[in-house]
Amino acid sequence: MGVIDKVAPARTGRSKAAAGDVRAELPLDQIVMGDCIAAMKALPAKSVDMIFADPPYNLQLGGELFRPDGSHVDAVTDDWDKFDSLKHYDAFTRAWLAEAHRILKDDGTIWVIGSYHNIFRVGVAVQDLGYWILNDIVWRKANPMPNFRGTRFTNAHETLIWASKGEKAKYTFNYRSMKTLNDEIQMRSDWEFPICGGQERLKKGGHKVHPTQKPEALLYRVLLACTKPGDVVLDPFFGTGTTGAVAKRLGRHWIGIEREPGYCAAAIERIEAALPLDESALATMQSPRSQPKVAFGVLVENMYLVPGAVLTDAKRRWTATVRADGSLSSPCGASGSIHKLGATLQGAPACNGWSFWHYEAEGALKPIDALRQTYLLATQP
Amino acid sequence: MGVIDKVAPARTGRSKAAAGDVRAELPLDQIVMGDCIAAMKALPAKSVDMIFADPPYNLQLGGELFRPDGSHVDAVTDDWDKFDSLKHYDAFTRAWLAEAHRILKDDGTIWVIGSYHNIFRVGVAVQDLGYWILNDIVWRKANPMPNFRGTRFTNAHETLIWASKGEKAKYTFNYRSMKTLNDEIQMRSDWEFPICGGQERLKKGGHKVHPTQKPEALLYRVLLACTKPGDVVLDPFFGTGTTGAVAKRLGRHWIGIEREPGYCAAAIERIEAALPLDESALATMQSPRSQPKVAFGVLVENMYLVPGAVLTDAKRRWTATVRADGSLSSPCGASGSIHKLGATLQGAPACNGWSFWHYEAEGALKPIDALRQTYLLATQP
DNA sequence: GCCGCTGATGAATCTAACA
DNA sequence: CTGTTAGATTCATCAGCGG
Repeated sequence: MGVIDKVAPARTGRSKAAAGDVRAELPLDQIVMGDCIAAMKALPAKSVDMIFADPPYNLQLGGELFRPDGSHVDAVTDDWDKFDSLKHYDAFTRAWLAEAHRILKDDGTIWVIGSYHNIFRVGVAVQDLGYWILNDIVWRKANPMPNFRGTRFTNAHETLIWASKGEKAKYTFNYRSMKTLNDEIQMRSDWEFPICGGQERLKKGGHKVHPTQKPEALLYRVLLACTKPGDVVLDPFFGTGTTGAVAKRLGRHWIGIEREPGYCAAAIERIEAALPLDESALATMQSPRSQPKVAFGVLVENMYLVPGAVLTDAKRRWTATVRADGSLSSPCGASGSIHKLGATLQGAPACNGWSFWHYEAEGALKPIDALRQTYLLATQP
Repeated sequence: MGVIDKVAPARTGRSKAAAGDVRAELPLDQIVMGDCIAAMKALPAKSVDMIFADPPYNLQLGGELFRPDGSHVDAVTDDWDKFDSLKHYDAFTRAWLAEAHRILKDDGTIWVIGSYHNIFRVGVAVQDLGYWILNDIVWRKANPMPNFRGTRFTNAHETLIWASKGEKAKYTFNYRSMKTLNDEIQMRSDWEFPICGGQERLKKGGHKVHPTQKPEALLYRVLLACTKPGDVVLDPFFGTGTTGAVAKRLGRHWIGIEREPGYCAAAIERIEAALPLDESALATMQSPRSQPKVAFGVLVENMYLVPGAVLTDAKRRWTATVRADGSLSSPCGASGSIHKLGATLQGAPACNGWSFWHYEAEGALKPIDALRQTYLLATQP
């Protein structure tokens, strides 16, 4: 881990790099010190699994302006008006978002956080560049700064945009982990966290090191939701390295880009002190989608259910008989797979046979999915 | 009150209309039936105090969607929500927002509601047209529709933009009213309301009249915050007249623009039936501060418990290890949420994990509920 | 009348693997 | 490329009904 000035330029002459090759070119677990867009240009295409970005949005607040390359503009001498500054902020936003699109793997996703000052411009750029928005997420601040002058509503939230590379693109979403994290209820699009303070807030000489340090809890949820252990996360506006610290804790690789040497130094010190969780703690609830599939017929072959056994739905409205090949037949003459027959009998477009069909055990009805779980426990190492 | 087809064209030849003159040209407490932009063009400049707009969201839905129980989701498939492209949507948005800017008094404000499908495009148009954003407001839905396929976060909120006519423009904000409405705490930028249902939801022949009817409580807060009695509120996408009904109850004048005759008829009937709120009804609209819920995962995210920590029941019969997503894993191989694993290990149908699981502190066992209480004390005002 | 159970429903960009 | 099949997936609220 460390700070580097420049990424080794990508070798040329390759018709198509293998995935391993691309990864070898990445400055894993390092900070690239320098201009955000220039540093991004040096990274290989389709190489990172997620990008988390907390771009500057102090434009118009302190009268600060940025050129498309992110460099600072002296507003007094340049005499720009508000519309010039919006235009240039848009150009800057599109430039780094376009590089991000190139660097992302096809099944990667991007997260961008902002406030009403900039998030609308970011959102339009995201859509115009072909990304496909999956959710907008609201970070509700448990303890926001009040509006001291009583002129507006307390500005008590920030907005995050989560997007895939395109409408049809695949992406990682650890649905079960999110549901578990939220006491077995689907995770919603509004998240409550305290603002970053206390021990977590980096300070030097009694002053905060970075004006907009994000809470680690926020990054924890983002990374847990949309990456897998070992994935690579890029943060092009690294600041004091919240993304890196959480990534290290969660067993993910990180790459930071940051212009200010002072922030880089604080980030390095902080990430070195972060302790990775051990492997058993990193295990998370798996979606049935990622578990090995068990065909219903396998349960019949292994005598978990005998051909001729009678199944019923939970309310005993229908019955069906198990046949030797793992299909079901109904007294009405219909037959098919557990899913198809369930759908046919209900007149529904689809049906999950595993939860629809039940068998009788000890006087109670149990879904046949319980048999599948028993089978999995008995056969999986 | 009634429906009219056309606004009388504004008289010309006046160098400058007095405020009273302009108001005389307004179709107060009436619905203008027709195209939104054409109808707006017929309204005089600088004549209304507030505009509330609920434009089409341009949802771009794919195929049919079914719930896990097989029932069909009645989605928004109306023609009025379909646009050829984002470019067309942007042109439409800029056209009506530009007219709105002309119609607004210099000290008036505009509110626009949307979702992530359209709100970023609306926000950019608002900024580009010279409006000055004062807040973005999040409507947190108490009872949103779940994500039935488990592919994203539950889309549980919508966003409103509140803007004045320009950076230096004056505007009305009833700070005291908002603070009173919120138990003497500054009103925040995130508001919780249930979606519109029950008796309030307009129905005809058992079916909803409008697919996206907004809750009156939402409009109530908007109008109470930013208008004074007697002010004029324009709603260019009137639908079934929620804005009109609430304006009438609060003693504000309203103007609606709506293209569909069916919606106009329903709105007229509804607004005629609207009565000023009595005190008890008012009380129900002031949402009491709800008891905050804390998920176990939140304690993990915020490091009240570290992944890898070992929990036990009060009699130390079972142990479990905390994992990164807030699930627990038992040495026997079972895993799940704090509630589920507690139930599994005891062979019970259910279990309150908060009182069942304990952690060791200062040599004694304490229920993890103690950590939850600590967290609540630290984060609640 | 109250309690509990059942069914319906809401602005939704809602699958993945294989033949 | 298309078509088919397996199989994964829901929370809060309200109306209606029966005990």
